Amino acid sequence: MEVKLPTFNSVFSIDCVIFGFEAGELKILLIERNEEPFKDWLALPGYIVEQDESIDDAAERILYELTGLRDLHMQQFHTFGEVNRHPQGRVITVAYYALIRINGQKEVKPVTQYAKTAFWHPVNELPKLAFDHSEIFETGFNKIRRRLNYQPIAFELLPEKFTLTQLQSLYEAVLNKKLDKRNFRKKMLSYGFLKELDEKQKGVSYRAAKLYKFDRRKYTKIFQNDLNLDK
Amino acid sequence: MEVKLPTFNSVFSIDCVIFGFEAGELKILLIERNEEPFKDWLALPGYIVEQDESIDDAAERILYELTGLRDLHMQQFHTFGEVNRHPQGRVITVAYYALIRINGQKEVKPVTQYAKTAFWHPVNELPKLAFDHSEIFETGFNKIRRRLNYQPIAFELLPEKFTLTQLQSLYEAVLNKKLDKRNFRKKMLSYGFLKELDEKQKGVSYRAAKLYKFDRRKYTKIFQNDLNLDK
DNA sequence: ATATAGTGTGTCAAATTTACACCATTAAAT
DNA sequence: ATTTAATGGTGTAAATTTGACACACTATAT
Repeated sequence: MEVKLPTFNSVFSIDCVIFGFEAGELKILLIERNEEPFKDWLALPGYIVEQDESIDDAAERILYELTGLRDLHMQQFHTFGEVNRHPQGRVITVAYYALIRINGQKEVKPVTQYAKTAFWHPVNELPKLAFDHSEIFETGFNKIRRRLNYQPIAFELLPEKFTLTQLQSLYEAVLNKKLDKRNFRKKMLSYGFLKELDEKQKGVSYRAAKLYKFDRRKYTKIFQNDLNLDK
Repeated sequence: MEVKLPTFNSVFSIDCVIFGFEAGELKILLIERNEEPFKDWLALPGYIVEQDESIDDAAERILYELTGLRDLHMQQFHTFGEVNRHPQGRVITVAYYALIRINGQKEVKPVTQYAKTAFWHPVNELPKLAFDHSEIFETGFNKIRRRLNYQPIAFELLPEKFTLTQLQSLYEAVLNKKLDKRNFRKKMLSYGFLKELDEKQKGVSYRAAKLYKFDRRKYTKIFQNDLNLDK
């Protein structure tokens, strides 16, 4: 009655494109591989999915092992399944992205032997990466560029409290173009999901800017309408 | 030197959500399964990827075997990787969609034993499907709904020559809302990628409508600008 | 006090979107 | 020949959104 599934020497893996924003620059996390193939190459954090874990769980685990980062909201964006993308066999990889606040203090450091180091690298001037990771990165970057306009991804990259100028400079980094300050502010504030705080920027040697918070509650309300009713 | 990949009893599969448009209704292709598990259930066309074929190639092959359809432009949209989504083992499935002109004459008929029949079914009132196929369908439907606005997917569903009313009714079916006739026409024509033909609809018992063609050349030009320069 | 660096603000023109109704054409029915 | 039924095809005005554009204010450092 039961038909057995064929046994293949096939493996699923996960690769992660983790974006961060620091000093006005968009960056991603890279690791230095400590294993063949592509030993010593730079690569996206990625590894093999276990038999008994879902790909979403695997994405979280693998990212943790290679970078020490936990509890990111990982989002699948594409699956790469060319026959020869891995030199040692058939490996299909599901690519995820995540967005993270880079804190100066929070160190990224591999927990396993598979990676020697993990570090942030600006998305401009990326070096050649192992496997097809350059292509995976490009695909992921295009996705978030698109999604920036209809998903609240910007706020995951910024600190909880941020200035409008910081927000704008993030948009400019992702979209790779200059935006008009007055129009940008007008529009962002018009959405109504930014909460102005009674607090100002500190530690700057010029007029301190107002701080804002992202109000996810309100955002969700607006966004749901957009999805369900579409006006 | 070479590290061997682990051997898992893991399998990749492909599942297809094939959209068609007929009689003003949006439909998808379903098959009736002829194999355990879920024998006799309705399901999306789907099967297992071979060792030596890319997932894109597999998608085309599998669709052909299960429905007799060839040369569709299949587009990957999501990968489903829950541990227990397949009762017999670990199967990760990459889901694809495609859009097709339903021709009365072009029959859909399985070429293999795995499916008993293949047929079109309206997307409204879909029955319960095998595995997690209902979820896969929903995800795919949401994708094309989104993409309708910035990809030329409508024209793959219509005959080569179509009327503006047909185009509008397709938009209405996908977006599930009424559109204003005058505004819709004005906007569509303003893009400049519709070519008006010297031909009219035939066989209707009322005033025949002008026929149009989609001009992919022009569309591409417009679309490229949108992507690269973003105005 | 003054130099510096970034903050915060308004208006007008242009473009886009929305709402809205009726006559024209054709084939079929009478 | 006339009528009926069904859909085709068209324009305008108001509202909204977008885009371009420049300068005075404020906090700090020297």
